[in-house]
Amino acid sequence: MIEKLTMKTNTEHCDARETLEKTSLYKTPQRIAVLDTLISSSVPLSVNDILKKICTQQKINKVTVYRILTSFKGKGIVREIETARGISYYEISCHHNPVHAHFSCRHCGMLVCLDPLTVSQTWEWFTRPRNFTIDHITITMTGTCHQCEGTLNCNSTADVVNNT
Amino acid sequence: MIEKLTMKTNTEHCDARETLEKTSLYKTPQRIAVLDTLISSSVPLSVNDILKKICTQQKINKVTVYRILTSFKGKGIVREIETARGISYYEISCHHNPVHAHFSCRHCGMLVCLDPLTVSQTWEWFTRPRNFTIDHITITMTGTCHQCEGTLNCNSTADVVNNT
DNA sequence: AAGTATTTGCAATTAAGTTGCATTCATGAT
DNA sequence: ATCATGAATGCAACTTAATTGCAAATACTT
Ligand SMILES: [Mn+2]
Ligand SMILES: [Mn+2]
Ligand SMILES: [Zn+2]
Ligand SMILES: [Zn+2]
Repeated sequence: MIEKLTMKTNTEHCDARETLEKTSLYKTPQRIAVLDTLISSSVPLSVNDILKKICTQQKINKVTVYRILTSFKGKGIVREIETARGISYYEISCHHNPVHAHFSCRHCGMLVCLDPLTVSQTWEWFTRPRNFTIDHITITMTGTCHQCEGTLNCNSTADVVNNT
Repeated sequence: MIEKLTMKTNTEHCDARETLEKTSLYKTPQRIAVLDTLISSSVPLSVNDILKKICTQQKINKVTVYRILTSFKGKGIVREIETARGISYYEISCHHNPVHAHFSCRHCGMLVCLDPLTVSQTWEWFTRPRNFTIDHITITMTGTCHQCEGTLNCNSTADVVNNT
């Protein structure tokens, strides 16, 4: 009856070059490097994480990584996870990896993916005392409010939609 | 059968001075001002929001507001809500105001409180297409990981616990 | 009223993320 | 293969939320 919320482990992966072709993004060495880094990572990565991993092999600029991640987000290739420390982490958003919850340590910043929530698991989380030392749960839905919908320039269609 | 997720509206309020006495915090004009501001607000406020509201009546420093909010968080008087724009918002955490989800507009930053989720409402959110333009749902649980629990100095007991 | 621990204010700092602009580069056409 | 062109990159400067150190002010205890 009591289902445990387990940690998520990816087994299958997508191909970086293939993904870039499908989304009609220029196949630059930087984009391939960022995408390969995310694909081969078992945990979501921050911009600094990505920079450190890539810098051992090729030169890449911090701003470029930010811009690449923004374009990937727009195409739905990656998801952004905002943590309690104000740092964004990024993870692949393919059919192998549906939306799920995360646990983030407020001391070391460590971030782990949790398996997608079922209704009964959600129930567990909201009613039962946990044996983990979680002291804060954030559920935030982001989007466009009614007021802004009217004011908005009619050019933004690509950068909205990110629920795999 | 289909329950709608409605907006939360507070009616009852707690007393600022009383709250400070109960939590054995020095009753300074600054603390009273910050607490009064949060108590009388129907929406969560950022540090800048709080500063602007208070500055019309008394002088207060930005750093002081940050430190006051940190102490309030430690005592469980307020909750912090991190938004997709990297700005924290704060709301009263008393028995009149249990933990709930939030909606945040990624364009204007507007933040509204939503009524606490029931199981069927959670089910709605995760399975059904919404008629609101939400493009991102963040669920993050923050706390202390197993590794850090060991490394942690045995002095921090006050600043953990924040689930009303 | 005096002593003391706490809090406040100010200035300087940190760090994530953004912007403008010149240079380089990937792609498709010749 | 070469060229033209729009797109991507790199660099420097900037923005802004949040933090830190320290001296001055202040709330509480006796
Ligand atoms: Mn994840
Ligand atoms: Mn709220
Ligand atoms: Zn940790
Ligand atoms: Zn808005």
